[in-house]
Amino acid sequence: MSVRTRFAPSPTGYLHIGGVRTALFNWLLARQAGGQFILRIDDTDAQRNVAEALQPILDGFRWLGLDWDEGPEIGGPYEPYFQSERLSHYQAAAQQLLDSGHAYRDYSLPAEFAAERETAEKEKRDFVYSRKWMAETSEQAANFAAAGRSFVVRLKMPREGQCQFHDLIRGDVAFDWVREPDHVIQRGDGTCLYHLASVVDDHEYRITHVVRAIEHLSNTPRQIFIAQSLGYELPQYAHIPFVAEPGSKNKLSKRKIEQYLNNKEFKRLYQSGADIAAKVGVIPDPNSFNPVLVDFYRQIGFLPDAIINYLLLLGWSLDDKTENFSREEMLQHFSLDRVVKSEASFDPQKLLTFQGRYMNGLPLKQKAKLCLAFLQRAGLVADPVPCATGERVQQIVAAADDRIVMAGDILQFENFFVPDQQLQYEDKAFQKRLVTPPRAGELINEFNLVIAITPEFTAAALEIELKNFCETQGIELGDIIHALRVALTGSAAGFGMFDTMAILGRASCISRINRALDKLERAS
RNA sequence: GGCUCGUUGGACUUCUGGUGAGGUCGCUGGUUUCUCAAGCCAGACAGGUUGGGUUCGAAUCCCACACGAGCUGCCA
Repeated sequence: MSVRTRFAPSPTGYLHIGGVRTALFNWLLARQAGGQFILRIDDTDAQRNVAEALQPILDGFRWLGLDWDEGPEIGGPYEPYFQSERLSHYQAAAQQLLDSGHAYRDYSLPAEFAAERETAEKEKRDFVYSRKWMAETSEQAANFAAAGRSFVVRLKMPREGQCQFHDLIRGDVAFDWVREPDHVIQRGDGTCLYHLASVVDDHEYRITHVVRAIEHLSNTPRQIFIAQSLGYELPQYAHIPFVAEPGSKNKLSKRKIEQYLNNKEFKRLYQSGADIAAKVGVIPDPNSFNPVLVDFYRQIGFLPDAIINYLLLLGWSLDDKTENFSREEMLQHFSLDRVVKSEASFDPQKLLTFQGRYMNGLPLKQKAKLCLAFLQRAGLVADPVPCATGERVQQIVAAADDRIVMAGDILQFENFFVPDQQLQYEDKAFQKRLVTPPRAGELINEFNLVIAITPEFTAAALEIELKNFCETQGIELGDIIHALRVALTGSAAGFGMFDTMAILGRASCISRINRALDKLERAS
């Protein structure tokens, strides 16, 4: 039998990084066995517009390259794949459980049921429901109904023995049945709840491996009870640890972003994203612009492969040293028995490291193409791209080298794309490199005369020119080069000066130096 | 409170009971360079600062304790 796995997102509009890792493990397991990976939409509780809230999730999966064989937009042999459209299946299952005596109609009022539970809690004993309002015969039901009560369907859970099962990651686990309450599987209005729906769907979709986060481990006994009562064959279970917050073992949560921003590395990641967003002119949506969510990374120019590789290693390893895995290698080596049992903290810095590795492993053309998209979004490059501009972007990307970690980082070099007269100078840099040094203005002015007539305007030729210039002036390279950098780029930091000059070209260099000299004059 | 799971340097991890526990990220220092990155070299930092047991020998196996997390819904 082929391996069939699933991931079941709720249509919330956002794809959580922890969810992606769970999906990844499912995807790998199916793909490496030549099986199927299924996307099921858990929208039993959804009031909102599902289509709208689902789109970002599907987009996220596509962007990450986690393709699904059955599910939304592509259908499949066991349609539909939306739980909201499968109510009749669940109701039939609930009826079957009722008929076989594995479930009962419960006519208690929510307050009555809660009161029993609270009493038990107060007396510090396990809560075992009295089943006082249980109706097993139609007369009992009629009596309760006559009293104006309505019912929900509850599981009639065993009260003896243990639920034992084997988990592919945790090994053998056991729960006492008596501590499993009589869970509700169907509401008064006839709609059904998650546990019933999930079990029915997993069966009807022929799911062979249920791989999901550890928080579902304690839900497993009730699901096993449902499955066995319905005569289903059990899938294999594998409960993977959740992804924890940076620097803690708490579950990573999208809502705690404010708190995470106190973490230095998380903040750094967020800030680099925010800077890019600002330059692209996007006001970040606080709901989705969040490093806990995949969309954040898409917006600022991460590579899907980097994210996937990072997430793979969050809870799984091949050996003591291998870190970089292509998709093929992942598929070849992944196995559930090397998934760790303890939770792993999300480390923004390490994710950034993977991103840098992947970005700089890219051929120049591809890297430049990714960067170009950001320049266009920032309105710095026209669409269609003029040929010369494309060249220039490539030159800049090459010169910037690994200073570009995510594609949006190209915007740190935006000054190469603004007209000379609109170049912005960083005040501090201007002060330190042009105003304060006594000869700065004089030197760049002199050098400006040199570059006006230098025959060859290439990085190599300019290096010789400038070094000669320093010699005749009796100065060190450092005495002029910083002033030059600020004059030409407005910034104190950047890539090599000779590349910078060559990329800007003679005319720009001259006019930018003149502009800096004007500003310098006005400043004094 | 109960149940379940977990516990190695700041983080991710490796370690059929057997030399000073290995790798990656980060950190510190040095070095290179026109700045910033990157690079190179070196360094600090670990087995729950718990108690007991098994053993010639324990991070590894067992028990206890401590700590952490998840679950304990007419949420998923």
